[in-house]
Amino acid sequence: MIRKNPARNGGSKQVGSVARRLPIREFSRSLPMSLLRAREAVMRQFRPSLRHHDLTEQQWRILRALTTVEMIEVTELAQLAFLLGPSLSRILRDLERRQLIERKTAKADLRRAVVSISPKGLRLIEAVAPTSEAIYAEITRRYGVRKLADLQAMLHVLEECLSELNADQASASTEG
Amino acid sequence: MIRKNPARNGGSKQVGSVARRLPIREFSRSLPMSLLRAREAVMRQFRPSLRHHDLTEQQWRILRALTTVEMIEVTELAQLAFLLGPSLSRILRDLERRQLIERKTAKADLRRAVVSISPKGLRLIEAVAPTSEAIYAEITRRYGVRKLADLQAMLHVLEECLSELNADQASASTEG
DNA sequence: GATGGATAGTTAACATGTTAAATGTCCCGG
DNA sequence: CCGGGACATTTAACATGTTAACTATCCATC
Repeated sequence: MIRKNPARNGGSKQVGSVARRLPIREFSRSLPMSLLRAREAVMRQFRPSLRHHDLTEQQWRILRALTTVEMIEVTELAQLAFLLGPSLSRILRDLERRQLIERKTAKADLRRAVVSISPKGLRLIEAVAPTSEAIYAEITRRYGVRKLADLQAMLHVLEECLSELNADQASASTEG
Repeated sequence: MIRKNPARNGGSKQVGSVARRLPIREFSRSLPMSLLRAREAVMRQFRPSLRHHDLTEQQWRILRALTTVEMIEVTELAQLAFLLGPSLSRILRDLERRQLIERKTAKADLRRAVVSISPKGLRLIEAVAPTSEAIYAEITRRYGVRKLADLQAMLHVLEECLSELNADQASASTEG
């Protein structure tokens, strides 16, 4: 016999008899939480397939980004894959060890390293892509093409809105 | 003299002379990336304030969640704060060491632990909350109350949509 | 052509994400 | 009453997030 949800409130038991500052509903629906939950719900669809190919989400993101360019400098790649330098540095070391990428130092500037995906890396991408694209297509179909586009547009506006906020703060703290 | 964006393509230099599978635009605007970037843009606003009080984002989330209940079991708290068990376990250990929370074993079931916020924890929350709420208010004002509500609703629908997808897969793999 | 400020990338240190395994407890069925 | 499966929580192991510090290189200027 399987007991389902043994730890969950059945809707009748009251947790918290005293009024506090913040209702549960408001907390779990804060904007950061909403974004986190939504992203997790999406990634949960992809992780099993990636894991099957011994790829983490970030490693996949890097390889995927590398298929959009012939070669790219590390800093540019960090922006493209939306990773911080230290994370990228570690991951590139591992991907290079697995021979999924190639890297060489720029002749003109010895500080800069140039990275590209290797044939082996390309084959891996090609092996994962069909499943990955099928999942994405199913998500799109379920949620709706139009609604998905709207959502992404709204997220983009949010981003721009917040970067302006940062800009305002920066200028406000330096003027005078 | 300050050099701006020294590593960025000026719009004229072409990276990638050969046609590849995936345009950059499509990659950087995939749904997971959009959600990640939006969330990061939001959290970037809060991190300095939290850091000033020696709190990480997750520690804050836990304390905040604890203000919504008198006491709560660990598993329930994990769901509420949207953290995995192992992460929560570590963080609770640290928060208990800092005396920001209190924990005791349930008498009826020795496996279960019950957690609550301490007076010291409550004072910390009260110290951080004003700044935090001011930031949230500014975000809301800039983005628009209505648009924010719409966005959260769309995110919620996306979540439900994907959990149904999981449910379908689970039933499909067990029937027959 | 030495020097000092910027820049590209890495390393360090600590916190969390993620999965698997371990630990201690509960409870049903024999 | 005891053996075994289910459960709550923790520990382990590895990968990444995050900030600071470090190394090597570049470059403008003197």
